[in-house]
Amino acid sequence: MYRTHTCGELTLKNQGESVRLTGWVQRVRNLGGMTFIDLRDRYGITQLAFNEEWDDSLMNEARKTGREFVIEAHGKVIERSSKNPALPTGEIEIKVSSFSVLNPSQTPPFTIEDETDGGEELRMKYRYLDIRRNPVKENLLLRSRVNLAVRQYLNQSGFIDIETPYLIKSTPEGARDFVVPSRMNEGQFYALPQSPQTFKQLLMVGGMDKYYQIVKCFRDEDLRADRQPEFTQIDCEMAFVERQDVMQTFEGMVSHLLKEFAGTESGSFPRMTYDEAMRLYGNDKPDIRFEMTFTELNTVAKNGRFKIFDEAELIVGIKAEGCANYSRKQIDALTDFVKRPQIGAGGLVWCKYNHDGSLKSSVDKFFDQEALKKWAEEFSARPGDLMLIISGSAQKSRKALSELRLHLAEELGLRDPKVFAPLWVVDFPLLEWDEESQRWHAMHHPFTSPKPEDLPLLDSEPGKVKANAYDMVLNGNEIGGGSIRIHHKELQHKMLSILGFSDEEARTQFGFLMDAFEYGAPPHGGIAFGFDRLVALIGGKESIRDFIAFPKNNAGRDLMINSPSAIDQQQLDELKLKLTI
RNA sequence: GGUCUGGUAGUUCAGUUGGUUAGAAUACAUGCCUGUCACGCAUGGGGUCGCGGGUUCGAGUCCCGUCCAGACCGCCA
Repeated sequence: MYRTHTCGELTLKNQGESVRLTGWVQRVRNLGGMTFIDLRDRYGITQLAFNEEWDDSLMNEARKTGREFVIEAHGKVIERSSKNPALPTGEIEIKVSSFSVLNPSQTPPFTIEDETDGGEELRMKYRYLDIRRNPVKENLLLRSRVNLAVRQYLNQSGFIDIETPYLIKSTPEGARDFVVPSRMNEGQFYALPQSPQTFKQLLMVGGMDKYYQIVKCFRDEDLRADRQPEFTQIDCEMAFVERQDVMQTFEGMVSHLLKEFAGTESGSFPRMTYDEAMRLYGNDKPDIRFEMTFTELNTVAKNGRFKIFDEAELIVGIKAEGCANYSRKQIDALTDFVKRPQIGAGGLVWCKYNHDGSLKSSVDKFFDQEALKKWAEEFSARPGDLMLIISGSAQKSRKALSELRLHLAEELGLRDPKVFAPLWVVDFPLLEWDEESQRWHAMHHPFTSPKPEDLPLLDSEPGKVKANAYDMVLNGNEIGGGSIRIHHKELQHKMLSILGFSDEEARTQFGFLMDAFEYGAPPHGGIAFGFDRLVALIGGKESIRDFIAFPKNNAGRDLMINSPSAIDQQQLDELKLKLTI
């Protein structure tokens, strides 16, 4: 036994006890006649005290230790003569009688402190040092606790954890697959799963009527701050359920997590249709921590004089309450924001409702007070409010305004990471038309069932068919999504054919699933949550990287182990692979 | 595939209009200091200004290319 206690647990109650501690040297304070060492492990910090009157040579040894040395110290717990109320262990210290260096350390490339001086790249390269820091350590602890709570909740609800394979088959639908060459099957490849979707459906056919798995998924697409090529899902599926049942179960789970880890009583989650979300927020994952919903002005803002509005498919705006005092400079900044190529709005029309009741807009040339008054009525604006309006094609205008809404809310401090506003978005379109490939795409995935009442439309107007699907949205992030699945062979086949699969392709790629549907497949549905993102949100952050022990950078590289990397010729030969670069 | 930002001491950064020996903080080393806890004080070492090319009497600074990192758009059923 190296240690009798951790560095976070000793208090005055332990006074007089002889203890053995291990940990890393956080800092050495050499005061001349005495020396203190802050000894750190994952539980906390305990001060080691050395005094020349107690043992001169031991003190001089202690001074030679540097940052991040791993040491073991033996001594007696004593009350401090000057206490530190900032530390849980601040009332005591260890009067060291012997200690040894278990392993010295180089000076770390960045400081191992809460507010480190290390940049992102350096922290990733030395991730094992970064993990010693409290903020990262706390995130990983939170992740572990949330993981456990999810398992306990689902276990209590009768779900069982079943592992599905990681080496599966590549399919063209959806994201790009990571592929793995098979040595024993020359010229053939496995794919890593983008999700265990078909396997969990087959588990339903297998009678395992409540399944879950906290599982790695893989997608070979470009990264973002909140997107990693390998990520973790809470993947769930239930048999003999309707939409309502799945939503209830998992609303319960997320409520439980928000209560347990964020102290938030969420009540029953609001539900919004996709159409509503798009109309009111321009976004299928609205942040409803604040209002600022869209107002459409088509009926009041087309007057035959202002060409841009007259020709627009949609004129839509938001009202920033109490922002009529925005300066020209501030409004220009908002205009620049929406005109950035990433957002692509042509411009921004503004209208201030002044405190004296007058209205001042950027389009005064075309609209008189009376007309602007009508706008204000549409917005339900009051004196002091600022109206911001975008026009153009419906889709682009909504998207641009949605970005502006979030940007403005950020600026106004309306996006408090400690406030949690979950909701369901339902009734997504089943299909969306892809201009590029000139075919229908499954908005969710090809196994999502249409809403039963829309089935007749499937042949005549596929674009109008709604999916029996649901997304859970938290603070402007999609944290989970699922659907009731297709469980009849005929419907599945039809769906694949609408998506452009030939009979042959459908059979080769999804024959196993459709075969299974012929052997008594129960009605079923499920949901999958992005675990990394969920934990990050609960932890109050947007970026998921600090909630993953060893994340990849924005080029998909692991800077610590420096992967991916080339493989040697022998490996290539075994796999019968020939590089063309 | 595209847009933008950045790369200067171990680290985080400053560096004016192109002009003498490239600075600060922190870290590190040495010395002093008996109650510190971001201890304090003094002294010191530490630079291929990402890399390559160009313009110029002269480039950390301007131009071109390239590499690396970050953010975003496309992409992510």
